[in-house]
Amino acid sequence: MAVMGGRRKFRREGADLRRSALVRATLDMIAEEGVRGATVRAIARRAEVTQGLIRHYFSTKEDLVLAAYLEHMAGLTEQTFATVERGDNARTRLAALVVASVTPPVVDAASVGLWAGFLNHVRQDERMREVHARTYHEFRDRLEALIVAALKEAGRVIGTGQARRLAIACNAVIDGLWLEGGALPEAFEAGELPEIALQSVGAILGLNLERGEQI
Amino acid sequence: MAVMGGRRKFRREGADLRRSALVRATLDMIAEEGVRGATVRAIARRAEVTQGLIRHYFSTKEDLVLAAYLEHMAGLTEQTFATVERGDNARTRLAALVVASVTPPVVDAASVGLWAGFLNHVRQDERMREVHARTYHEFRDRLEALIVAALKEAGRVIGTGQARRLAIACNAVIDGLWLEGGALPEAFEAGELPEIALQSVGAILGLNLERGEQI
DNA sequence: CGAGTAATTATGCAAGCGTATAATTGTGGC
DNA sequence: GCCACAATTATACGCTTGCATAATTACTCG
Repeated sequence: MAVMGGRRKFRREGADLRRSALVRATLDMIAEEGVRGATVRAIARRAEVTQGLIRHYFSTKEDLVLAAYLEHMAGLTEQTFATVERGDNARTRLAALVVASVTPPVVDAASVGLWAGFLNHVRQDERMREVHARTYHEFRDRLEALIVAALKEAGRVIGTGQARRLAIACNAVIDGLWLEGGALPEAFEAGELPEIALQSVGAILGLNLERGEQI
Repeated sequence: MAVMGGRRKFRREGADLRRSALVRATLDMIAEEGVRGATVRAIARRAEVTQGLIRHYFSTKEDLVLAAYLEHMAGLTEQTFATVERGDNARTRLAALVVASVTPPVVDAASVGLWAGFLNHVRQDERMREVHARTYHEFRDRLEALIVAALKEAGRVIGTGQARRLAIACNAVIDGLWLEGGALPEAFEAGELPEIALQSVGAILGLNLERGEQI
């Protein structure tokens, strides 16, 4: 007579599918329970898989976390730039980028929590530090290009040093608002963040980014 | 004959002294080893004390972490506003605040790491959330008062809504630069951050905060 | 349709975690 | 001086953690 409660049934998923499912489960766990709650066992449970399987795809937990970090940062950048393609001129595209950066789903408590949770790992893992720096510079460079284009459109040409400083400044406003909007949502009224972001970036650049004519 | 390696000698410190020593050890551990490395045992070792003592002063680890968070945030605000008192007019004091916010020791990898490490706890502990909100608003309110005063000095009077928006914006620039300067120090040249901060905040407010005459 | 094999589960281990509690010891008041 | 008591150490318990390894099973290819 067969023993009751046999070995659990499973399906073989493609390697890529399983890998990304595990990464997604990791992000969900960190977002919901914090880094502390994102144990190997909890991640496996969330992915509806036994914990041994994680070891089959990632030789160590740190590897899994690194993969998750990469995924999250790439997604963040992509989400932010998604709406930018639309827009007939540089000024409009810049405004769209600014608004997207301080609006859900980019601004989101879980997303900010995720970012903060990773920061400590970033400081201790060389590979993660590299991803961090790359993501930051990639965003800033694209922002800088957009700024230069928008200014040129307005008939103003600036040097590379000035462009760099403006990009750093605008990036800081955006990051600051993103952070605070995500970490302290109740401190802001609806629609307040985009408005402030457009006004501030506009003031820094000397451009009117809000609806209406250019200055 | 006495047994070798008897019970370890100790000194009785005052309660306040020990408490703050434990809090300091906690902050040091989180800063150096990340939240993960800040175990009760590691904290006790760092404070040159056995782990049981921690329980004597803090009934749970979460209590200790909360106390450490309070201490850190209070210290951050205090450090930032320390240099502001000097300065003969509001414009100068505002400029001093801006510079202090993006200069060591306020801008510091460990400090930012600490802040990020706490953020996840903040999201799950009601008491920490309260401290977080209070610290943020306290800083922003003082900044807002300084902004209003500096503008008034320049002969401009603004409404409360406008003051609020300007404070949020300036706070965002400062926070953004603080964060990036601490998390990615090598991405910025020496003295670059204060310069950018002054220019940006000045642009947002329509004030010249750098050395020289007002606009 | 029947191996072979990679994917998956199951089980176990040693270390570290936070917490509890009992045993000691330094110290201020009488 | 010594006594009472709080401060401190010592030890241990039950859980959880990440990681390892062996046993099984679902697919693939001939």
